Amino acid sequence: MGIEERKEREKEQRRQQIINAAERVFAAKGFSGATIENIAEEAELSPATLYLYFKNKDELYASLNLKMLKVLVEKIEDVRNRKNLSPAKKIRALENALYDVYEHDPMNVINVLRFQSSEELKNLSPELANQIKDDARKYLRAIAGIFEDGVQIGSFLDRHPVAFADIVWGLFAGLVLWEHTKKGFDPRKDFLRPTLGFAIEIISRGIKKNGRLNIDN
Amino acid sequence: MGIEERKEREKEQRRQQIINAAERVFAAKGFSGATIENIAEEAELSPATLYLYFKNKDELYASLNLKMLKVLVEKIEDVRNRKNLSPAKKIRALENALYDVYEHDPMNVINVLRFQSSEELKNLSPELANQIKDDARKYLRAIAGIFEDGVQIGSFLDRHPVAFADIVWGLFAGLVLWEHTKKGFDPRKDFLRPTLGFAIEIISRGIKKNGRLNIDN
Amino acid sequence: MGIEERKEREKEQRRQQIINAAERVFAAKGFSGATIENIAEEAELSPATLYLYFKNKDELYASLNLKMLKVLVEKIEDVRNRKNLSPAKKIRALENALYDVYEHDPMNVINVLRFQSSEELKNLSPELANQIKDDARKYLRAIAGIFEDGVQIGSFLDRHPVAFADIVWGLFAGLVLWEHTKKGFDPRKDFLRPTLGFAIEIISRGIKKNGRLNIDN
Amino acid sequence: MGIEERKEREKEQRRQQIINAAERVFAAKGFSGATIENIAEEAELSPATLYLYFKNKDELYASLNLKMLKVLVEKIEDVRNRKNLSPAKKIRALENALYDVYEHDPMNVINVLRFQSSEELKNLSPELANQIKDDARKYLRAIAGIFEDGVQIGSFLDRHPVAFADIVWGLFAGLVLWEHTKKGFDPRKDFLRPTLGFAIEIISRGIKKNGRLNIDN
DNA sequence: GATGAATGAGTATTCATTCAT
DNA sequence: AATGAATGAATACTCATTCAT
Repeated sequence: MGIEERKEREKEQRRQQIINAAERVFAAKGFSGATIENIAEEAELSPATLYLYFKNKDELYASLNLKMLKVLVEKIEDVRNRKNLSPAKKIRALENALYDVYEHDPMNVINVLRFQSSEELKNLSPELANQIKDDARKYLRAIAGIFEDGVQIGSFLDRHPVAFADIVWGLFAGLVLWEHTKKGFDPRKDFLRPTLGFAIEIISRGIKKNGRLNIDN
Repeated sequence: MGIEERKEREKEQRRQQIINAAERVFAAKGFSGATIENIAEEAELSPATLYLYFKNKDELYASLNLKMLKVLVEKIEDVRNRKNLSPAKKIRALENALYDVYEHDPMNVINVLRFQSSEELKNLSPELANQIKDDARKYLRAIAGIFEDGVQIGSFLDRHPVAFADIVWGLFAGLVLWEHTKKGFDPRKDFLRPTLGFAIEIISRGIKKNGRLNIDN
Repeated sequence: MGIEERKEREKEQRRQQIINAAERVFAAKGFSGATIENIAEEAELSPATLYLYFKNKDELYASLNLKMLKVLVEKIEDVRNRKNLSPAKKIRALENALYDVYEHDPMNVINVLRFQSSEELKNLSPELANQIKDDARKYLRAIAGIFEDGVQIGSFLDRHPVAFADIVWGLFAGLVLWEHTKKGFDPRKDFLRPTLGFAIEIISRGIKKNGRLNIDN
Repeated sequence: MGIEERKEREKEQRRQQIINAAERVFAAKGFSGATIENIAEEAELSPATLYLYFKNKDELYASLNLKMLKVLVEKIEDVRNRKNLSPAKKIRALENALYDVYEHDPMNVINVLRFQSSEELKNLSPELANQIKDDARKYLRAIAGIFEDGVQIGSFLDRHPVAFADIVWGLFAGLVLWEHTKKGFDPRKDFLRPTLGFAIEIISRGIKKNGRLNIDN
């Protein structure tokens, strides 16, 4: 039994070894630019071995997605569950959660965002595609959940929480891609943090239903 | 001289013919999916001919970008120059300008956004890359300009107008990509319009420096 | 007009150049053993060029088939149309026709026979598959035609001519493959000619309806 | 000694288990279509295990040949040894023997015939190649033997019996492949039986040295 | 100016086979 | 004896790009 466990663990380690290599290579070269051979080399394995762990290039790529999405959902839900925070403070915490994920692996966030909005999802195995769809719904719901309380207690504008979630997520994705573009022009600067912070500040103010325009952070 | 002019005009027409074909094909198949042959076929020309007008596939693609960016900049500057509008109303008009561009050719907006934030810019000729950078700066400045007045007369939060512009542009880009992703899950629905509207509403409220939280649209 | 004709001719020549190379390579290595690169090399062209003239490996192979089948059908129909020959003599002439085709390019006859009876036909484009089916029916009918007269005038056994045709064709195919097997064991000897001759002699005798067992060759 | 014997027996059983699986898989997918993994799966063993019993894929395939050839030789020799049958009747019995083998496993007869006449024999180990050659000679001799008596007692045409054997075997092989081709065109029909019957009838008549053309079946 | 024809360079994927355990 | 895991080597096919005409 111990042996089986160890084997299982080793197998999982190999998967991670490949995923990590893939992360580095995809981040550096993008989806089309990265070749299976590149990734295999980075993982110090043969290309054929990769196919023992992933059905094809698409699924390997998608599994990176999945990994990031899972982390993201977890972080967002953590924020939501911090019972002692006011809705407004949770939004600030949400900002941090989003930024944390970005900071941890900026290139992959960028890749993942690009992948999600692409036609390339079509080649995935149904299971994997569904898992990604599910996780995408999950983080939408998680963000929406954060706004829900504020709406319910009447301190936020009276709109569907998913609309808030769409905006926050869209804002995050857009700023990440946009700042990345600008960084392409001048790679030394990274303004995402302050820009995201300002954006969330604006939103925090903008969604207040009543009261004066004094920010509460 | 008349002859040269005519030739010049004809040459420009051919360029447009190719760009239009490329727009349709890229929109339908994405960058990697579209082949030069596809585009040539759509343009009713031979593949070799395309290379008389564009140095390579990347530059052809980039020129679509440029075309859209020019339209965009123009529209935004139009908004800015409407002297009789209050800053707050200009922001609402900006929302319409952005949406107009999207509505006119959604797939290309999506492609262009994706292209801009990608590594693929690296293959461009320096001139073209610079032109794109310039135009990107231009529309950033244009958006910023709209906020500038509001900041100066003290009705908007006291931040650098480019920060506002980043946020608006990032929001637009993010929502386009994000809604497109969701449409991938359920292609019948297009929530971009109302979501974008709500987002601009929030921002309009959020950036007001003083005064009560009554929207001014 | 002359130019177009020349181009057409040149194009046809390229096709032949490829087909000839393919014939040599397939003959030497069989279908699975031969690679597109081998054939391209033999044709002194690049692999990519082959794909300008043939959709894929299967179709290239199939077109060799087609070429041989056409020659075969022609020869058999020639025999049938020799109005001054008695049915019995036509069968002898048929034997020669079959052997001629084999002698001209034994390896390809062998390959073609093997291909026809294989699953690999399934990958063909419908048009090509149909053309092959049609030609196969044609040579069956052609052989059958030779027997038909003898059956009608009552000098051959009273069976459906297609049955005779099946037997002659099966015999030919079987002996070709079988002798080839034996040659594999001892490549210097080629007994096909006498064995085929004896077989046709037996059949000629065996299908006579009445009369003594004196052969009529 | 008893233990060794048992081990030997078990080993032989494993071999059979693999051969049986291989038969099913090769029959269903052909030689190139079948993978070692397919066969291993069917045999409920791991691919690596197959290599304990067979040197490589070719040898495994060849051993199917061998199995079928052994059955065939046995059946033919049984026919030859039925002392109470006239030569002519033996030929009819030979027809049944051939058809029996085909009927028992048509796809494998087809595969084996194709294999035998191919270049693929070249990869075999010398021992196996020799065994196949030997068995091929054996069934040729066996068939020849059936004709030999008829030749000796002067009732058949005065030719070398191997020539008769070649013809019968070639006819069988050719009809099997040819009918299989036609079945490819219309998979519901199987004319092998009647066609083979008619062919043997013709041969029976055709090889009679003297006497009238009355069939003796 | 336009293009038909040719190709170099690239790449995902497969599979028979090996070998440490 | 059995096998899970690993891989070397192979190969059909694609496509952006070039260039003689």
